[in-house]
Amino acid sequence: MPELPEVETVVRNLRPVLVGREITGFEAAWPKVTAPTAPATFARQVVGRAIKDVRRRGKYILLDLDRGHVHLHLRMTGHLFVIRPGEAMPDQQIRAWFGLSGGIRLLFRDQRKFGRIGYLADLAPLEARLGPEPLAAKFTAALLAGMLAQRRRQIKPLLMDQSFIAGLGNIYVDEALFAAGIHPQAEAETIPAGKVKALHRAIRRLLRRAIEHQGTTFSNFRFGRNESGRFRDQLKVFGREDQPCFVCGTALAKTRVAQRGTHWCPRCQAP
DNA sequence: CAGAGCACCTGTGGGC
DNA sequence: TGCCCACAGGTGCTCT
Repeated sequence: MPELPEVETVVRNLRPVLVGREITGFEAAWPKVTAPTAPATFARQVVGRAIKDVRRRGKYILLDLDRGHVHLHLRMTGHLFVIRPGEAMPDQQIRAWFGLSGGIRLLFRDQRKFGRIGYLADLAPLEARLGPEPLAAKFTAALLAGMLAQRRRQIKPLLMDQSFIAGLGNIYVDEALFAAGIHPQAEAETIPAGKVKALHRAIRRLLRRAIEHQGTTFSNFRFGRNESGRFRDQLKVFGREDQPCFVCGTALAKTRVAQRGTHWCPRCQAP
């Protein structure tokens, strides 16, 4: 479900509410939510700690504590939101919750149970598995061109690989490849320089605009008090199979690339 | 290194 | 109507 813009939206929503609070408790209704660590072990690591900052790295939500860090990953259907003192647990699917000072609770709802919560004293092992932030100043067109050189992988699965670039997922990769006129199965190193430049521009523009629109809600992305993102109206190919391409009018295609549903224009993104 | 297949889970929608 | 299958915005593992 959530890619970089959706995770960023969640973080911006939670930061003002969480920063400065102390973690007073942790409960897991679904024990694997903290896998491979047992919930009781995780609770011992974080209870009593203060939240100094809330931020995003790739698709991870990080709570920087006065000692160590909590990392949360929403995977496909995770939601993270706060309820006020005395407010009842909303429904089923609450896999875990944190008690916080002031009587508020931070709830983790997750239909498919893929989401994970963990603790790291040091973030180095997480950093080691993540590529650059696509919105960072350091992520230049020249850097991307260098990263693509000598890579013979298909461009779509390469862009979705979090150790290559952190934060892109199925929606924004399909949208970026369309914007740049690149076939999703193009071999990375063969993409002409002009299109690499267009891809770089498209990735950054799409992510920025999606964040402004508070992400894309398809079926179940929600943040805050059950709010949905508005970027869905801006999508050019994702979820538009069989409909006319906005640029050339050709019927958009949906195929499988690396086991993922892939939306593209057979004409604008001809092989 | 690259790619396929499958595992992890639950729910929904389409086709028959 | 009801059943079954495919599919879902993610990731990690094994195997070739």
